[in-house]
Amino acid sequence: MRIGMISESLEDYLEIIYNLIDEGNIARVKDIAARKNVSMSSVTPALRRLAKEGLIKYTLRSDVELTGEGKKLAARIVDRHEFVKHFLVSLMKVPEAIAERDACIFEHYMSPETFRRLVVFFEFVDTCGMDIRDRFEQYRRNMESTGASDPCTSPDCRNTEMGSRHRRRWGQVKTLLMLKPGEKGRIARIQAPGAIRQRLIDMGVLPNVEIEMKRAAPLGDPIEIKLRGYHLSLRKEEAESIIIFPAQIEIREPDSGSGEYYG
Amino acid sequence: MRIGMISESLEDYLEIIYNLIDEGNIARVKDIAARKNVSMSSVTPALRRLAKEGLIKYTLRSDVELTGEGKKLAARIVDRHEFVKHFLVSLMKVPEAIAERDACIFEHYMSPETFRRLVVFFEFVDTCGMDIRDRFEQYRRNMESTGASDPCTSPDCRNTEMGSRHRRRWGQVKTLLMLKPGEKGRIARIQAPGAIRQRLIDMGVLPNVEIEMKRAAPLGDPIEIKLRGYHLSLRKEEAESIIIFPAQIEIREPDSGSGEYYG
DNA sequence: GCTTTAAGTTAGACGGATCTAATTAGATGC
DNA sequence: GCATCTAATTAGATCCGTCTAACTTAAAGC
Ligand SMILES: [Mn+2]
Ligand SMILES: [Mn+2]
Ligand SMILES: [Mn+2]
Ligand SMILES: [Mn+2]
Repeated sequence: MRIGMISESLEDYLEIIYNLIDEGNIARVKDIAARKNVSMSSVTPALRRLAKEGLIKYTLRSDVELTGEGKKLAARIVDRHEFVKHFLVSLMKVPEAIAERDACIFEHYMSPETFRRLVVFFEFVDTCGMDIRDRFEQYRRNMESTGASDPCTSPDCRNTEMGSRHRRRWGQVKTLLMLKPGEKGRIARIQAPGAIRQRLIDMGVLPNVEIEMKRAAPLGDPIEIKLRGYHLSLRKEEAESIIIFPAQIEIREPDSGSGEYYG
Repeated sequence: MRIGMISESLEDYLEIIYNLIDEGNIARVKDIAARKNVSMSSVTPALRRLAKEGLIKYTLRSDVELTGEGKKLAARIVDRHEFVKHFLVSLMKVPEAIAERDACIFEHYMSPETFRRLVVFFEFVDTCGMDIRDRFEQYRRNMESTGASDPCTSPDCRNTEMGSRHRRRWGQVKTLLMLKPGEKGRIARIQAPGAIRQRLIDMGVLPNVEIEMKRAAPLGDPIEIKLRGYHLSLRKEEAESIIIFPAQIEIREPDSGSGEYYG
């Protein structure tokens, strides 16, 4: 349990009581039980614990009231719940039901520092004038339709073998266009749809292949690269759609070399 | 506990075992206990539970090994831990130690959907060519130095009274510049430093004040607004730095009207 | 090979959070 | 005013995760 605080479970009870009252109902054991999906006989001891912490006023068989302290804590939890949910739904486009679940857990554990920064970031996104929401949505859709099936790039990739190169590295991501002449990288994904994507694949631009930036023409177009020993010329948009794995972190040799890997 | 999965505590044991082995050590009870900050006698039953789940190979008094299943689950947790931490540190600028703590909790609870989207968003930030990292950092710094003390805007504001207008609403945030002629809003913060900030404050542009956009000149500058009954003319940059509370959500009347509020 | 010591386990306890089954208190009906 | 019904509580159990204290094992010293 979080030191100096009440447990996640108790916080949820408090949140439910707050919401019930806020909605104009009275907070009865039965309704609390229903919302938390527990039996009534679990609610009674929970109320006792909350009362012991001075967060509610509880007398046997009468409806529950929040104390000043209780209101404050409950409001704080609800506040976080609503923010996180809104963040996930409106910006990250997480499905509502899932965002609801995630929010109702993060609300208990997120540090004030992280919370504050997410709030500021959220505000930044809307006020910086860069249209981040729409641009991201476009990127995401594109990614879902093109890159979702790439092995080891999907977040649910599990072919992580210990000591091998199979764990992902989370350094800053780059596009091929960002590499300096002479700089090398390993391809993570191609973030481009349809014809461009196909053309690149035909030229051998595939995940896990090593690629080297040779030079860019004065205006940044075309770009000369080296790949599997060949030299190729790419247009700027093409280079921009090739995502490179972050390479800052040293990769250790796998105990038993197994050919294909990434990292 | 998360349905069909092991508890947070067990996942942490698994993660610790993984890390110990990954670092070239052997996973001994003593070291596991030290990392998890529990007594050795707490580790033994935990190992038994992990063994029962088929995640480790455990024989009394000999060092612990991960099974294939165990490695996969552990790597998944470590993967998430590292991503979340990196996200918080490198983008949100959460202090390392705090990000570490947050990450080591979210790793257990974040839904795959949320995780996947955060990963994509992280990639988007670096590859969209909009320089989001630097711009956000500038915004954040600015906010910390100017707006951090605004009551009720700071995430740790607790003067949330139930049934009153004191809970924050998390709709999309706007700047004054984004309001259409005739549209009203309530000021949340001034996101501007130094002289500009002072000038606005002197004119009565303060948090919680209602403000109305009257009209903008053809090129967006100057802008005419109404505030406390006065008409004022602002420059574009000034209007851009005035953050307006989201107003989409209906606010209910407080039971006992108390003058100052926001929402 | 005996002794010492460190590592690991077991025994026994506790608090939190849940359950089912049994009981009690109040409100409702008539 | 008593019978009935529903809401709430209590009793008693279980599992998890932790603790301290006592014990056992095995390695290290000599
Ligand atoms: Mn919750
Ligand atoms: Mn919640
Ligand atoms: Mn953890
Ligand atoms: Mn962790």
